[in-house]
Amino acid sequence: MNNPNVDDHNLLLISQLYPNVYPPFVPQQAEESKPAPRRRRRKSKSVAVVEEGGDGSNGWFRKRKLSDEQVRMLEISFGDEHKLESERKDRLASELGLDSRQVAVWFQNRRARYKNKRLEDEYTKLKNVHENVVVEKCRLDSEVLNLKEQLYEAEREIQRLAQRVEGASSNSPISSSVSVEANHTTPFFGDYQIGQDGDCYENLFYSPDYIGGLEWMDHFTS
DNA sequence: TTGTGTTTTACGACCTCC
DNA sequence: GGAGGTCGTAAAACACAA
Repeated sequence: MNNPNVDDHNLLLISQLYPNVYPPFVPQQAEESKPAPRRRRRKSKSVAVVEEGGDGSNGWFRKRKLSDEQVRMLEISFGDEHKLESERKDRLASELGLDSRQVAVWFQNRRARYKNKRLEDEYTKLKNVHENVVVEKCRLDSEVLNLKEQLYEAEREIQRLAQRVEGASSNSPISSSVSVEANHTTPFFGDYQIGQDGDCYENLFYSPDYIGGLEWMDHFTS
């Protein structure tokens, strides 16, 4: 449970009363001066439990959390500067009643957390940008589809009109000139290829319907 | 209470810089 | 070569659901 650790207070007190309480653990590391396996670490405890009420002389010191106040001070210091020069490290250590090694380790871990947080934020930002791009792509895709549809309708309308013109001209004395012109002018849409979607020119000017005279013009503008 | 996931403290290996 | 950095990980401490 979240018992505002009596234990922690004891340990803090101990650590302040015995500022060099950590060095005794160093010999354990000295043991490892024998050729160590590369990149693999020991499983032994570097710190162990201190018996409550004990003087720490025969007990192991367990790993303990730093007090809120210690963490607060360290955070302030980290806020000023993420790197830790030895002078500042020693000053902080003595101010907080910690071993300078602890201060160094705390800063190492704090930098790692900071880096992770930054990466996480960056990831979130990029993810949002990506999502927006995907949405915009969908919108553009549907716009393209819509425009294609309109284009197709326009083609069909042109075809219908052309067929009517053809029908009218075949029954009129001026028909030949109109149809010849219709057959030789460039496509209405310039570069656009009429019939590219499967339509063809074969029936372009064929119309079963007949609209007499220039009535088709009214039809076109209505 | 216990199992499990997360956070915090600590360290070894390795790298870089002066 | 030593100091101090990163990286990866162990293990204690903690939070919380079942």
